[in-house]
Amino acid sequence: MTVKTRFAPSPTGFLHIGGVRTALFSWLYARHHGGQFVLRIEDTDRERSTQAAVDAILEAMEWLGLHHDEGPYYQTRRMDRYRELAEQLLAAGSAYRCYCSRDELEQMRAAQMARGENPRYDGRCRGRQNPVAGVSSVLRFRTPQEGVTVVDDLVRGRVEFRNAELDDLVIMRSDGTPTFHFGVVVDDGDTGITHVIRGDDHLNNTPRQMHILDALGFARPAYAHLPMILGPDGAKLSKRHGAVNVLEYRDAGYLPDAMLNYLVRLGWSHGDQELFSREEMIRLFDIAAVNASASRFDTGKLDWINQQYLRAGDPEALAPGLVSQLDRAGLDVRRGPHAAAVIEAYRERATTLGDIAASAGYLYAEPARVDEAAVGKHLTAAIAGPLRLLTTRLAGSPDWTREGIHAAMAAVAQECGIGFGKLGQPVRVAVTGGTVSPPIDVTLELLGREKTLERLSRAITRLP
RNA sequence: GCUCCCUUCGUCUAGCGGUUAGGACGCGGCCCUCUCAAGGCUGAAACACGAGUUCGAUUCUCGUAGGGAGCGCCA
Repeated sequence: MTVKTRFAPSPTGFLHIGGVRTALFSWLYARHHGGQFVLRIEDTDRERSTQAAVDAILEAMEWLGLHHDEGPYYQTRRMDRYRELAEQLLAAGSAYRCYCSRDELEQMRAAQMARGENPRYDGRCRGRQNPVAGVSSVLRFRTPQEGVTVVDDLVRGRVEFRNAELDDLVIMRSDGTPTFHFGVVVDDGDTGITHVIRGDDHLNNTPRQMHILDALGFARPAYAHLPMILGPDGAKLSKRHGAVNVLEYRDAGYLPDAMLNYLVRLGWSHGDQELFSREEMIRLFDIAAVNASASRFDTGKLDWINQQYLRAGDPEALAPGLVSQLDRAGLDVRRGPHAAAVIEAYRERATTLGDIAASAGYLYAEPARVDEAAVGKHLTAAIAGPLRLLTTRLAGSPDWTREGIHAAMAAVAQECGIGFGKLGQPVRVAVTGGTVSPPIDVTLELLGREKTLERLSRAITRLP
């Protein structure tokens, strides 16, 4: 049997972190087993579904490289199929029409809660023979009322549900559209999904879906319910925890592989290994090694992983990403060094491409802000001599390489009887406006002779 | 309220009856050093609680507590 998994987001908003992790695990499982990965858009909620959300989901999946082999399927395009199977269930007696009003149902639930019971539909329309005139009906599934339904979950093990706890859920709305449970079951059945990998918020829904699957004659897929991803404070992940939309991480300069690497370790592990390439993830991923407990989305580790990828990546391949970050910061890459060179110089001291753009701006334009305290401390009258000498030497040096620059600086420092650092830091402040940058020789090489001499000279004229 | 799920350092986790409870991020210290990083060494830091099973429980069982999810004509 060929493994077939699916990711089925509803387009009611952007793709969030938790959804991505679910998509990743489904994708990994399919890839690991040489199977198929299906993308399905669950857009039966016409009120809340938007094309913009669909686009955002597709864009995020593309960015992350979580490519699907089939789909995307759209539930709104399969309405005839749902109606067909609903009719089939109705004819077989597995479903029945319910004419209860929303008010009536609400009162019923309130009464049940007051009695300390599990609020659920009491089946009052189960035996109804005739339609109620003038009242639109919904279709309810006739859930078995006795017995136990067992879910052999791949991550949680055996979970039992007493059918008596379950109620007759609505499968077709009064407007003739299918509800979530019905759409899921029909689509999973029709597309031959073998493994349903989803968030554990669906664990309680599973026995109901299994019953519908049975009634429709579809084989039951295997289930794996993934633990939730919570916010850093242990509460449900939401906007107030900061960025939960994956695309925001792309925009901040995180790398897709780093994102995947971070997410795969939330709930899954392979011994002590922390870093996994895509290929390794696929090769090593094992649903049996997935954790049952919820984890927190804490970006500290993400930052570290992102830097690992930044440091290990090919600068040329990473360059376009930095260029877009520079654009975002209003900087023109043509007015400074090649992006790949900047990445090489900065990647040991940055966590994201966004960080690099933020700290390397002086290479493309005048320093955005000058650290006055640093100026006061390092650009003193005493440094005038060494700085003048250095300016002269750099102006006359035959080439413009870090080695040549370093030699010139070392010579000037020695001739002036000061340590390298006593010269390096003033130069750094003069050309970058701050106290932090890559090694000063590398910094100057990147900056270029013209800008370096210009900024050095200007700093000298401003010395006290 | 009812049903279901979960519980190892602050965080992510290893562990699958006997370990000085391991690793990683973060944090502290030292080293290296032109700044910041990176790197090396090093330190602090956890089995929620209570019973039971067992020669022996972090590990198995049951409670308790805490957390989460579900209980819609939302998905």
